[in-house]
This record gives sequence, C-alpha cells and structure tokens, in this order.
Amino acid sequence: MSQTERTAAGTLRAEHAGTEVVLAGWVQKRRDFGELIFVDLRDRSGVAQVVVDLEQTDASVVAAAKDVRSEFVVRIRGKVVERSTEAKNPKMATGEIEVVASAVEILAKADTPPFTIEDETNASEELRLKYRYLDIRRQPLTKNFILRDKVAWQVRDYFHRNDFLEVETPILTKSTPEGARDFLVPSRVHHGEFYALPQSPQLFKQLLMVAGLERYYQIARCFRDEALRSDRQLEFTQIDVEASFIDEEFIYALIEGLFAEIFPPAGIPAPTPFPRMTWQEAMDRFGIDRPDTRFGMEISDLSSAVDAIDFAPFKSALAEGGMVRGIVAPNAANFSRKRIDELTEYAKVFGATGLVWVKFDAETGSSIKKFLTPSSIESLQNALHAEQGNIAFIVAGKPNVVCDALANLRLRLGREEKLIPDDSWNFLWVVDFPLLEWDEEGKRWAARHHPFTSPKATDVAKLESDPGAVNARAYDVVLNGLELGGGSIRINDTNLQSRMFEALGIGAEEAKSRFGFLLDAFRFGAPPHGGIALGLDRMVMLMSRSQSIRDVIAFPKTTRAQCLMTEAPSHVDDAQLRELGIQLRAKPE
RNA sequence: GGGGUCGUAGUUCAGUUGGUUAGAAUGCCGGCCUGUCACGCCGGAGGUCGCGGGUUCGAGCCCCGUCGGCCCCGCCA
Repeated sequence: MSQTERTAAGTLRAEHAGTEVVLAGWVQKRRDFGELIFVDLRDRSGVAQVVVDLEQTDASVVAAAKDVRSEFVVRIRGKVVERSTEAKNPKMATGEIEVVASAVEILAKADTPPFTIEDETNASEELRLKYRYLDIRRQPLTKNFILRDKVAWQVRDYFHRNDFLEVETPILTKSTPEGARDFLVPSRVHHGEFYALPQSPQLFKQLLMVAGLERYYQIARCFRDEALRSDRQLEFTQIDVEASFIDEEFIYALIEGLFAEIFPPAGIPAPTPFPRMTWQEAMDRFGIDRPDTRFGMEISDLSSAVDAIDFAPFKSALAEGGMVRGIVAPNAANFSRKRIDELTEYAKVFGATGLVWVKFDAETGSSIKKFLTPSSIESLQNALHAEQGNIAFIVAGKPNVVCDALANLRLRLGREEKLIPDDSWNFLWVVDFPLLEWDEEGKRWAARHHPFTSPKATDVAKLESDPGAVNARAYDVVLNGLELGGGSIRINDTNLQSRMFEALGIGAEEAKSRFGFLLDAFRFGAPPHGGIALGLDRMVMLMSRSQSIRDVIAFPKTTRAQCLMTEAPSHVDDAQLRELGIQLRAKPE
C-alpha cells in the first residue's frame, strides 16, 4: 500500500460508491462477528465503517482485523460500497456507505486508553488533561481546533486585504509593573536582571506606528500571571490591531467588518453597525460595563423612592454617597424563602451587606415590611416599573457594590428564570469610558485602560481640575455580556502625555525609566493612532459553544496553573539556577 | 489569599447509625457468533477507598492536616 495515498474517512458519501480507497487512522471500535468484522475507522475528518468479510476477502485479512483493538493505528485498502437500505445508519455522516476491506495493515498497536475516545466521554477533566492528546482525538475537540484554524486564517485574510501588516513583537521584553503581574525570565548574561513576557504588545504596536508601518496586526500570545478562570488562562491569544491616521469610527467599522465575516459561518449573525452604549448608560441600566442586552430586568434607581422609608441601611447608604437600586423579576410565586436566602448569600459574595426583597401582590410581602407604608410601596413600585405579581430585589451601599451585586443577580435570575432567549447574539460597543478610576488602596488615580489612552478633546481641560470626570477615547466590543475586546485612540502629543502621567502620579523620572523608549520615540513624530485587541480564545469559545476556554486551547493549564500532562511548572537543577545567579528563598511565612 | 464542591476497580459511580468477604455499570482479557453501528451470549481478571496522622475493639464512613480537579470572590480586562 502507498505510504501517503489516503482518503479522508469522514468525507465518504454515497457518491463515492465503487471507488477504491485507502484509509489511515485510529480504530474507534471493532465489532467482531467471527468471520465478519466491522471496524469504525477515525481520522481527523470523521469516522467511516470498514467491513472485513471472509466471503469477500481472504482469511489473512480477517485474521489481521481480529488482532485490531481500540486506538490501534491502521491502514486499510478497500472499496466504497453503498449499504443496503436496512444497513444504512442515519446517525453517521458516512452512514450511507461502508468500505469493504481488501487489506488491513496495523501501523501501531495501542494500550487501552484511560478513557473512551467518544464524542460524549464521561471522563473527568483531570484525566482528560493528563492525556490531552487522547482528548483531542475526540471529535468535539478536533472540531474546535479546525474552527480555530479557520478563524485565524480568516483574520489574516481580512487584515491582509485591508492593507495591514502582520509584525511579530518580542516575547522577551521589559517588565512594566502597571496592570497584571508579569512573568519574569532571568537573564544569564546580566545577573540580577530580568526580562518579562508581554501582557500584550501594547507599547510595541505604538512604536510600529511611529516607525511608519501605518497598519499593524498580530495574532499575539500574551501572558499574565493572574488567577485562572473558566475563561482565563496564563497565556492567551489576542488579535492585536493598531492603525495610524484613523479615529474611533475607523476601528468600529474595521472590527464590525471582521466580525461580519467570521461569526456568521459559525451560526452567529453579526448585523452591522453594532449598537453603541455609553459606559455611564451601561452602568446605570445594567450595573456592568459589558451588559448582556439579550433580556430586560434593567436596574432602577430608587434613591428618591426610598426617601420616605425609615430603613437605616437605606438612609446610611445615601448619606455616605452610596445608592439604593433594584431589579424586578416576574413570578414572585417562584421565590420561596429558601431561594431568596440563596440569592441573598449570592449578593453578599459581591460585597452587599444584605438583600431587600418586596413582593408586589395582594398583601405585599417583604423583608422590610414593617418599614413600608401603602404610599412608599406605591412609589417603590412606580420607580421599579414593577407590576402586580413581581418581586423586587434591592441593594443599598457603595456604588460599585450595588452595581456589582445587582448586575450579577440580574444575570443569575435571567438564567434561572429562563429570560435569556436561546441562540440570540447581541453585539454591542461600549464607549465613553472614564479615563481614570480612583484606586482606594493606592490613594491615587489609575488608568482605567492604560496610561497612553487619549482623553476626549472636550475633557482635556478637566485633567487637573476634575480627573474623575474625564472621558477616554476608549471602547469595548461586547457579545452577550462577554467582553470580546477593547482599545482606544492613543495620546500622540508628548505634552498631553506628560499631563496624563502627572494625573497618574507618575513623575518625570519614573516615566522616563519605565516608558522612556516610548517617550523618546514620540519626540520624533508620532502619527495619530489607535487600535484594539480582541480575545481570540474567547471568540472561538463562543463560536464553538464551549463552556471553557480550555476546550479551545490545545494544551491548557489547570486552575492551579499547572499542566497535568507535562507537569509544568517543575523544579530545575541547582546548576541551572547557579548559572542564572538565582538562589531560592523560603516562601514567606 | 479566601469560600464552595468533588476525590472508592482502567473509567463513571453506589456504599445505611462506624461492623466482619467494598458492589454496579461500562471498559479490559478469553470463548462463540455473517449485518453490526450502545452488537449479542458465556466465562474471567481487576481495589494503597487521593496521601499522612488521629479517635476507636474495629474507619471507605468520624476528627485534624495535606495534595489534586472544577466553580466563584479577591486578582485580571
């Protein structure tokens, strides 16, 4: 048999009947009837049934098929035949046909796999991660990587057509303590000094604009030494984009154009232009900067409606500059005391001190019933736009706690009450982010996006007088409440950049030591520029309907930041450490 | 750093108030079988109950610690 001649098993259809094919792949399953043996053969494209029949071939072929076991690697020559009507299997893509074998060759034997290689395996994720190469043999994962490749290809094609250059930026670079924790790499040549792995190619892509490349993109690996989640890994991939002589509208149109090409083939319509919402509106209506607009249950402000309610937590929240806000769910009857208690615990996770509830029905039940009067109930109901039979949940406290708790309650209730329509996809631009946010711990203003984000021209004057009121030329693109990416128009004026650093409490010296190379570059003619970075992993996760980012990354880490297959991270030889000038010290405490 | 949850044949799980020999399904191995595709039938092998300590006459079960998977808060955008 030829070593390379092959037909993809999963592509065989009735129209191929009569052709002679060579299949090579893994044995999905053997069904042995003695002198008649069925072998399901799997390759990357799918599975096809092979028949080894003593009536149609000689005994040596049947004997070879007898030796075959699950996951053996085999090469089979045979003829594609259409199955008889009763023998067709509508559950298989290749179920119209089968391959009658004339030769069976075992290319490699295999131990019994630790879990069954089937679409619906019940193996634990722990086991699947240890034997990741076996997990990827399963069609659902194989398909994810085929999809990921397709998306990456479409991205490159799209940006290429739009005159963007893909440029690689360093993996070994300079630590910039702002933002996430850096991964550090010790320098052998320079004892005591370290490279950092990039959290994103941010500074490099701006330098490429100064370099005059005008339009840059990169499918770039990024590294952040932070806690892992179902949608976060230590290393992840961004579609990183930057362009010169452009404005926000260019970015919106560019990304909408990209999404309109890559999402619809995955069954996700992306009608353009996408709606836009200001950050303030998102926070007021949804309590979060990445609202899921697939359902209502919007947040209502109750600050004046609770004026007449003599309930101490409301009074103190408002007196201390906080807020009282609430959301309304239908079907108050669905909410038992037990369930309300669970929701209260849930609200506390986000820092709420309590959760007030009010059922608007014949005899208004409420956790604060003794503080309510008919008129205060009426004003609450009006402010909440609640109807009879509804239940309201109210949180009082600091603005960020109230928003956080209500936003998460809303999402949970939306899911539990089945208010989120299936197969609905809402793209959204969130715009007009604040430039700065107050860092309570550091007692200073911090950049919400990063220090190179441009303030809105109309707000520049307030940079010193009222930093919190300055809006940024920053934007996020959101799908169904998940942030797909974000970016900004950058500062290209050295004077404005200095004022920004000052607002951030970064002195000239510090700015020079940390970002000197960028500031130097900007003195030599920086074009107006801006860009965006999109989370490729999250996009593929949504397109593949995966529940976890791990399902779209070939070799992911566990939530404890380990690779169960390679057992990384691991100890290294003392000799390696010595060469790097590194001595380990005891863990603190 | 914190909270929750899980850990028992290869795998997925059951295992009563602490009780004598830890079960099931599936997979695996052997035999039979010419139309299966969750093949069927007969037979068989397979256990450090995550790990370490403790309580007890006796621990899979109770207590303490520890390791690991997942989810969440903090963190991260």
